[in-house]
Amino acid sequence: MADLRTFDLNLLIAFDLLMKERNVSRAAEKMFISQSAMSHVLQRLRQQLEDPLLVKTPAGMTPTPRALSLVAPVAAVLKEVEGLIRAPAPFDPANCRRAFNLAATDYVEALLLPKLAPHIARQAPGVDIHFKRTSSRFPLNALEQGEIDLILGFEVMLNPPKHLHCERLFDDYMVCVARIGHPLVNAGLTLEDYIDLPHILVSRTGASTGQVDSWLAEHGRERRVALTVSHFLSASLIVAQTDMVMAFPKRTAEQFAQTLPLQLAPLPLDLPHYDTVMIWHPLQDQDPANCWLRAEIRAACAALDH
DNA sequence: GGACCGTGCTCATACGTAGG
DNA sequence: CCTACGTATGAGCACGGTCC
Repeated sequence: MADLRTFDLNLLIAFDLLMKERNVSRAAEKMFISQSAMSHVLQRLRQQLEDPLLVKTPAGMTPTPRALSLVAPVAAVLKEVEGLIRAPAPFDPANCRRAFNLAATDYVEALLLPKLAPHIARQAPGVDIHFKRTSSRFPLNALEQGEIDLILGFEVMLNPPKHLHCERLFDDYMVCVARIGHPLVNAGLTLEDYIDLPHILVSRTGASTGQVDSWLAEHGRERRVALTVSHFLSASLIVAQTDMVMAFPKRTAEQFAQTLPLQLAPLPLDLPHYDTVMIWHPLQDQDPANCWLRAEIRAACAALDH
C-alpha cells in the first residue's frame, strides 16, 4: 500500500463514483473524463489498493469485500474534505460567543461605545467587547498575534505601517470648552483673550505641551497651562467649575456638554482637522467575525452625525 | 531555457459477454 | 454467428516538474 505522498487522492473521488455507479462508463461521464481514462483510473486504484475492487460478472461490475468495506470511510473522508474547502459559513452574531479586543484612545471609546454597545448587546448578546487603552507605541505585535482585533484612533498619531489596512471613519476638530456663563467666552473669544486664560491640557503621555502650544509657538505666542491631566472626564469636571478652558475635540465636547454645564466656542486659532481611523491586520481582512465588527463600527460612526 | 521524465489524458481498438 | 454494450489496453500527446 502506497503512502499518502504517492497516493493520488483524486483516485478516491473516482472510487466513490465507481462504487455509486457500479459502471465504468457512467462513472467516467460523472467525472467528465472518457471511459478509457476511467478504466485507467480503476487500474491505478487496483494497483494502489492491491485489490481488484470491481470485478466484471454477469450482473455487471461487482464490488469485492475490500471495496465494500471502503465505501463508507471514503465517503466520510470526501465529505470532510469538501467541508474544509467550502467557503466559511457567514458570521452569525445572534449565536456567536466570543470576545473582541479593541485598542482605542479614550476619545474613541467615549464617543463610539454609547452608540456601539447597545446595538451589539441587542444583535449579538454573546459577544463581549474589551476596549484596551493604546500606549504611545503602536501595538503592532499584539495586532499581528491576534491579541488585538482592531485599533481605533487618530491617524496622525498612530501613523500605521503601510502593510496594515486603514480605513477613515470620521473627522473632528478642536473647539474651546468653558463653563456655561464664562464671561470671556460669552463675549466672543479673541486670540489675546484666549492666551490670557488659564488652560487645562489633557495629555495621556504626560507631555506638558500639546497641539495648541505648537501652533502658538509657530506664531510667536505662548499660553499658560495651569493644569495637566490625563483624562478628558476629569478635565471636563474641572472646567465646569472654574474659569479654566481647554481645547477639546468637538464631538466629545458636545457629548460632555449634554450632562455637564459646559459650552463650546470656536478656537481663535487655526488647527487642522484630523481623521479617526480603524486599523486591522490583512490576516483578519476576510475573517467573517472581524468583517462583521468593522461593519458595526462603521454603522456606529455613521450614527454619530444623526 | 532546453532536455528529460513522469503522469494522466484521448483515441483507436481489442476483448468479453449477453441476447437475438 | 452477429451485434451491442461495457471494459481493458497500448500508442501518442500535452503538461508540469526537475535538473543542468
